[in-house]
Amino acid sequence: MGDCSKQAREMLANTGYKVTNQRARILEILLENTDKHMSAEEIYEIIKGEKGDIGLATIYRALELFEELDIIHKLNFGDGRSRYELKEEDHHHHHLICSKCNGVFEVAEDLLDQLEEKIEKQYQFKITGHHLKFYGICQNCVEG
Amino acid sequence: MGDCSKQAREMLANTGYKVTNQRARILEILLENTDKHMSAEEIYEIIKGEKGDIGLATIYRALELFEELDIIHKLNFGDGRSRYELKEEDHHHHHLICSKCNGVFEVAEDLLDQLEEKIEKQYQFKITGHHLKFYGICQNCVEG
DNA sequence: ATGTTTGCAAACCTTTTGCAAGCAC
DNA sequence: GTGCTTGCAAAAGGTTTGCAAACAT
Repeated sequence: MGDCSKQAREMLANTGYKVTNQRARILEILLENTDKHMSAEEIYEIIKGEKGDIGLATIYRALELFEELDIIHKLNFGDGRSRYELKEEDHHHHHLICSKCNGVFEVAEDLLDQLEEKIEKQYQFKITGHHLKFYGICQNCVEG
Repeated sequence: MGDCSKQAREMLANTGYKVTNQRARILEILLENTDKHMSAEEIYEIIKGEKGDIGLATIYRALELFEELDIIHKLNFGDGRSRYELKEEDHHHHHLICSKCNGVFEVAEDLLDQLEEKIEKQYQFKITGHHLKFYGICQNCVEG
């Protein structure tokens, strides 16, 4: 986990945008929760009650900025709210979404390279990214 | 395209749910637009001005029903509204989404079978479906 | 006749926006 | 000091809900 606060401030300093406490705290939370897919509301709930409150609008604006800066990814799991995850280089993965418990699990590997090549040629479409989600039943729910 | 109206009524009759003019008309529109990905609003706009108006709420309720009946798929292209497409058996495909014009194109083939098998074994996750979206720039927009 | 379905309007929920006050540089 | 950033509250936009009237069976 390490010193996420420091790491967050450094990342922001490199962007040229102002390093505000709010932005740093929001990014810090994302760094502390790389294993989750946080929504704006969830981040808000964590911050709520801390000394320096942050408005929900500010969180949305920060997340929008982080997305532009290519620091995070906006995800949609169909639950009516956007979720965000840090964009880690060389760590492409996909999501397994359980239809019973709605849990989200990650698949470490990315095996779409050949498929992308084929599509680029065949459809004349310059691919820059992809989202792959698998739906099904997770181990726990199968057993239950 | 054929007689979509008749087809729609037959499909509904087979479900046990009541065949109302509203449901039939909504399904008819979906059958007439298999090449598009319609939103509730778009369906509403088509119906608006016809003799029998349909409330937007009714459209949402019909789409929800059709989804439960496994007649349609709910899709999310990240444009802030849900989109729907008929679920055609033996016609798996993926979507190419252009970042410039926001157009959505379809990739006919489904080459994820091997990948799914591997994931099922490795992650003990019973896969029932998937969504694969590629982002990039379409032919038109590259040329422009 | 009866329970289902509809339309309307209001409610809901997430996200965005306007603007004056506050802060980083 | 200056312009970017924040917080608040209000607005926006898509979707859902309650309820009385209308409809399919």
